[in-house]
Amino acid sequence: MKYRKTLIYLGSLTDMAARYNFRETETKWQTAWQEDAAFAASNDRAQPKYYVLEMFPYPSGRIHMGHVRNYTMGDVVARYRRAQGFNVLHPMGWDAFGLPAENAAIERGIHPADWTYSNIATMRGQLKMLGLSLDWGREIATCHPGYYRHQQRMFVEFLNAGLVYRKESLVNWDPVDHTVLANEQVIDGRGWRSGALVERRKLNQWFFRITDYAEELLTGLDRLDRWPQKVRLMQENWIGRSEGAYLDFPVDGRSDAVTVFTTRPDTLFGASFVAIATDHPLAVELAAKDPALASFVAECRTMGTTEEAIEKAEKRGYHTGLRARHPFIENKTLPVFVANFVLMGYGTGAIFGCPAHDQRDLDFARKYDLSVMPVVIPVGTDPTSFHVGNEAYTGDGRLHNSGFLDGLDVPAAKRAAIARLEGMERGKGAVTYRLRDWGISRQRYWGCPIPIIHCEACGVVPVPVEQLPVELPRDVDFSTPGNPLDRHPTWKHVPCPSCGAPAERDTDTMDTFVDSSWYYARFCSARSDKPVERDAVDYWLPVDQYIGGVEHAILHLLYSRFFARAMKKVGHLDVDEPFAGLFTQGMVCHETYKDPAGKWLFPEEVDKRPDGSVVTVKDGKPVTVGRSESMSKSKKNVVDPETIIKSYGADTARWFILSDSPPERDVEWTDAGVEGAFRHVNRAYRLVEEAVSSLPPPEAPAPAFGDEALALRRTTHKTIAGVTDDIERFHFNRAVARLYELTAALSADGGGADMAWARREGLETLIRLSEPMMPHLAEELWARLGHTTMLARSSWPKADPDLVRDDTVKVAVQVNGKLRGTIELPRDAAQSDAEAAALALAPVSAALSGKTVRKVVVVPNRIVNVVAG
RNA sequence: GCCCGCUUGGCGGAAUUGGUAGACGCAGCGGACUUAAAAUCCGCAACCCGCGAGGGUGUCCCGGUUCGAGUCCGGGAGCGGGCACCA
Repeated sequence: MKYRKTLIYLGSLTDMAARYNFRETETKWQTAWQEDAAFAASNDRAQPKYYVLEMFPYPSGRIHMGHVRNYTMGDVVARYRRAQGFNVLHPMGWDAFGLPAENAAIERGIHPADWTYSNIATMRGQLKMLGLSLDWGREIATCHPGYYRHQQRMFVEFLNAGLVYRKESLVNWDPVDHTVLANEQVIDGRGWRSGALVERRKLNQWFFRITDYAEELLTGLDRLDRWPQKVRLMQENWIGRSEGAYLDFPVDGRSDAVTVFTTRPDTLFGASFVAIATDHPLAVELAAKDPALASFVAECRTMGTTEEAIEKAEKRGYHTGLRARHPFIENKTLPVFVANFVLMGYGTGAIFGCPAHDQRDLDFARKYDLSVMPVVIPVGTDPTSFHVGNEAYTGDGRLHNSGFLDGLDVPAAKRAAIARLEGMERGKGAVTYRLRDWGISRQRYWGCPIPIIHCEACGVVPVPVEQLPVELPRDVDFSTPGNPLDRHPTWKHVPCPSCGAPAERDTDTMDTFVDSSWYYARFCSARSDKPVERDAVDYWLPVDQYIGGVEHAILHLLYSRFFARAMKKVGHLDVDEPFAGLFTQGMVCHETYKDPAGKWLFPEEVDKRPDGSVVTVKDGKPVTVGRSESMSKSKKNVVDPETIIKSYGADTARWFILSDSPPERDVEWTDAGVEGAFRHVNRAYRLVEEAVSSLPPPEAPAPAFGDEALALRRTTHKTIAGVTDDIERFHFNRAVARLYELTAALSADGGGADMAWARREGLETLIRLSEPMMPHLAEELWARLGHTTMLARSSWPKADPDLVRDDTVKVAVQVNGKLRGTIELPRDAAQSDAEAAALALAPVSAALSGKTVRKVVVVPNRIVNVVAG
């Protein structure tokens, strides 16, 4: 119903021959590009390269508008750089492993591989309809053994290089589905599918030592000057560096000490307790002998892990009865608590509490009636009158009641405290990070098998490289919950590569983030029998422009940055930063619709009547229009790209998605906007069709130009300069606006030979500059203007500086900052001339009547401001 | 709670980075073409007062710097994003 108007319009044409037939034309040029291999990256390493990459899609079934936006922007960059003479690499692939394929298998009985490859076929076809200038010869799918075998090889190489290790760690275990859940799959403490209460279970898991690179990943951010500041900040916060110290609290009656981490060693004299996490080794040991502590620990564990639960959770502790000795104060001991707010995963899982200067410690101290002694006094405050109520003081100040630290400011006190601790061998300055090592084991089928064999005699044995890939077995059974690889009758049983005795494969697969952490490198030599060819990656990497959604600002981009360094360590490449430039695009949004029963409706299920009312197409019931939100299947506010392409053509879809909204911001998809873009496509076509017979041939010598022709040429060359600059700066919406203006300027007809020449120049420029956005129409019109070389292989125009700068300028004239008129002056006119011309303006003298001119500010070619009073 | 971003006509957004606010598009209005409609083309259009010439106001709010502020500074409001018992 939605595209009724257009379809009828197209169907009822009598002058079809003169009308732009986008269907035929788009197919024609897509075929021509393919036959010409116009977008295959060259192997000529002497040429300057440009690597444009968009985040590759997950093959979920069909492409959505987010893909259209992402890949259109990448294509604009690719086509623009190609026209500038760069050897462009612009590849496409599929992030093809992942849970949805297994869910399809469970729900619909389709094998994950079949489901995935069929989706890839559909989506590849859809992407091809968009006319993207991709080098399809380098297509990869991460679920293909030809890809993941290299990933397995690198896993082994990383293992040998000490970048991979195995340890027991806690996971979210769904006892009904017999599976491990990601944190996002735990909703209110229950499994998202089964609804069962999730247990914390210890499993042996593989980890990548990303924390080895914490400092480098942090400092490296400073050099990523073509990344959005926002993303760099998010990564910085995620890595979460903090400087402080480790220090030991010997425990009375025990031989070992509790080691704590603190960022505030300066506040040690204000310490009033020591607290350890519920899963701290000491707590575990004590709980084994103390049932009350054991039940306290158990109680803490049942507490939700949601943000809200944490927010509301009260600080609770269990007094162990142990006393820890203060490092600086002779004979002073502190009570040792097991506390619910201390995390085993950060620092050492133990803290000392200084209630006066830490809010959590203060809350805890108030509850358990511990002493609160301020030791940092704000400058200018009398120490005797400074008290801490219910708000801890975390600001700067002078140390007080702190022995050898007294009188120092906070930074100096930190240094002094650490120096003393180190001197006593009771502690040591240290840096910790929030970043944890990357656990990659997943108890799933549809992922890259971890190439490890567990042998009773030899232990953990990597699969020898010549035996890779460890392929996924095809005959798997999804009828019972859990990991099909683990249940498979034969797959995991193999002889140990080192002793030959019966052994078992690791039945875990890798986190799918591993797959996407190096695909950019694989594209450089996509068919190599090694993970990468060194000369190829040395030439192509880093990616010059990476484009994708901001939702990957942290994990994917951080993991990729780590992976590049890991690959460098084992000799596969020589860059640290895989993505030199990053652009994060906004989302595609659409209004939402609900019927009277409150059920979501697809846009094509609603009809907008001329009177402004909105009703259901089916039975005319009133529809509630909701605010525009990111397109999502659950709210049905989606528009299918294929429908749009079939109704309006790919060029219209591409043009529309680039116009109006700046690329980094969300764009609102509207039918009216699409129709506006469609109008433009047809107008451009008509413009050229109507003009072509009156134009001089291509490359005709330039005649002498009259004023009118010169003015048109100025517009043309200003557009070249403007659009070039806009594309460079990712201001595609402004580039589109400028092309609209040029189109309007070219609409006037008449004039002599000079106008005809200028019009050809203008039309060719319009076509040339529009090609990145609407390549099919541009190729078509280029050919109609008599060119025999493909536009895709022709170069970007250069603006003539003499035509970009005007001879005369319009200068605004203000009196006391208020606009009173404008004057036309020769460019770079003398200041005195500008001043005289300004003062001669009638509105200026009117505004000046009864006032004395105090001074005249002249900004050449811009403004004259007469200051009077 | 901490960190970051944004706020401009009816709507999406421009504004050469301190120099004529509102380019361009959408929606709207008026006109041309048409028997009529669609399509197309031309024009109008921030708001208020005024028949008009014109005048006044205006970029979330308050204040400041400046000859001049959407743009810089200080304070505040609203919306959005990231992180979060991180010691």
